[in-house]
Amino acid sequence: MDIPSGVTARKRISESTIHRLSRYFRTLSLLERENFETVSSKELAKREKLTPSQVRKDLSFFGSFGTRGLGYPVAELKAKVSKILGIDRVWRVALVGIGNIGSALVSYKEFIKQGFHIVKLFDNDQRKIGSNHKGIIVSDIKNLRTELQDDHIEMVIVAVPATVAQYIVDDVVKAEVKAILNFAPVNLKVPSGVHVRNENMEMELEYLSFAMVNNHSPKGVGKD
Amino acid sequence: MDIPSGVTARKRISESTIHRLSRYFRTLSLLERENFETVSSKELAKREKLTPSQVRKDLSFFGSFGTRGLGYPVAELKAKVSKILGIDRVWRVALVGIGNIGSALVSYKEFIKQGFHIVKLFDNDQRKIGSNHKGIIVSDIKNLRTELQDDHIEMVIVAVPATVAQYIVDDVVKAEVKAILNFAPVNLKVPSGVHVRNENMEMELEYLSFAMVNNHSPKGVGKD
DNA sequence: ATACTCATGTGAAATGCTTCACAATTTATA
DNA sequence: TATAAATTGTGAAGCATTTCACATGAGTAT
Repeated sequence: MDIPSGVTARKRISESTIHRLSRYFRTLSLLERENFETVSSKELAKREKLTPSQVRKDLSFFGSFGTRGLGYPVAELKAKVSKILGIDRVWRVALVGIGNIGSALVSYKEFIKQGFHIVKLFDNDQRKIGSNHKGIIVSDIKNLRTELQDDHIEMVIVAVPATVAQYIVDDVVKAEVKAILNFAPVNLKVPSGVHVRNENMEMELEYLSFAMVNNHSPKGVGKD
Repeated sequence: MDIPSGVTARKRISESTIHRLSRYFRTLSLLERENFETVSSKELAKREKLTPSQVRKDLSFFGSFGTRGLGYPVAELKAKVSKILGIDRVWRVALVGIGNIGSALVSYKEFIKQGFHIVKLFDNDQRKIGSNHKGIIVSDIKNLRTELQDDHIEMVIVAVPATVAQYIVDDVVKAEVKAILNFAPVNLKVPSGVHVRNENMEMELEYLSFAMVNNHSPKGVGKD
């Protein structure tokens, strides 16, 4: 088959597949540090609590990266996965809202590690505007649109209160930014073509709560 | 059918259904504040970008809460959903690791709103131990196990570096805590019966990145 | 060489999830 | 009271995702 990693592929890759690729990427980085030359779908599956066939199927959507009898070359596969995910480059990210969550995200190591560079900060609080966070001066949110454009920002993280999130996002959209990661607990409206993902931390606590109350055990992990 | 909310129900509720219940809960709270008496599956679906049948099917797993011709009574449905999710009560939560993320979570409003009360904090840093965060004195992580037990903690949020997360979790497990929300970028090992959910913030950025690079548009939203 | 083992890649089968379509029930209206 | 409109609850159909199973190829040992 041999699909040029994620460009021509037109078979609707599912959201879960993409999420699993993220997980593979992290595990491959780890395996690389542990000096593994190759890794089998079995080993990868074990580490991620998946089935080996799932791993193979996921990867096979994008090409054929392994060697029969041997497995996948770790470094190479990692490079391929990072290319598929589009993280084989740097993304210029702006963060709006320097509150509790926002401040935490500025120094969040995993973002940088994967090429997400927060290069602009915005807030509406006069006490914060002009202050320095990890080397970045906080801008006035009034200039959001123009500064996003002037600085060629490609992604925006929204970490403002629910009440103002939509206004912010309207501006972000006007600045032609096509990707938004939203931490505010609201459903944002954006025109088609703009991607929004919501980070909803209480959801996972709720899942735990549900699981406890209902004795809900995770799906049994099979063999191959 | 009439299943006594989530106790006898044995039909394997999918993870997505639970996550959607979380979303319904949030929207129902909003509708309540907007003084809606009732809401139709159509309206709920519109707000969540789902199909009305999806909404009805999700709810019908747990009983029959609506009235034909009218819709669902908002307040009542909200109460039912919160019971299903197990958030019609207070959960005693401990937070381990008062770093960037940890500090942000201590004051995270959405947790409290939904009954997740962070009542204990732990860290290993002498400068932090004994200090006061939002009225809670930070405990020494050395006493993790005993204090979790003495204080009847039911859930633990892990916000420590990847390198130490597993050690923390081993202790948490010894303290008989059955629910863990993990922010550390590692796959934790726990015995069966212990629930772990991972909060993986870079995953959503990666999804955005993938979507941008591949022109991946969200699945078309249908009507009913 | 030959046989044996390991492990990928992939159609086909199995399973799971979502949407359809409609009977049933309620409210509103004349 | 009859008719029309709204909307639920749910089997069945339609799709999507996961798992199975096996042909195929690579490495290893004798």
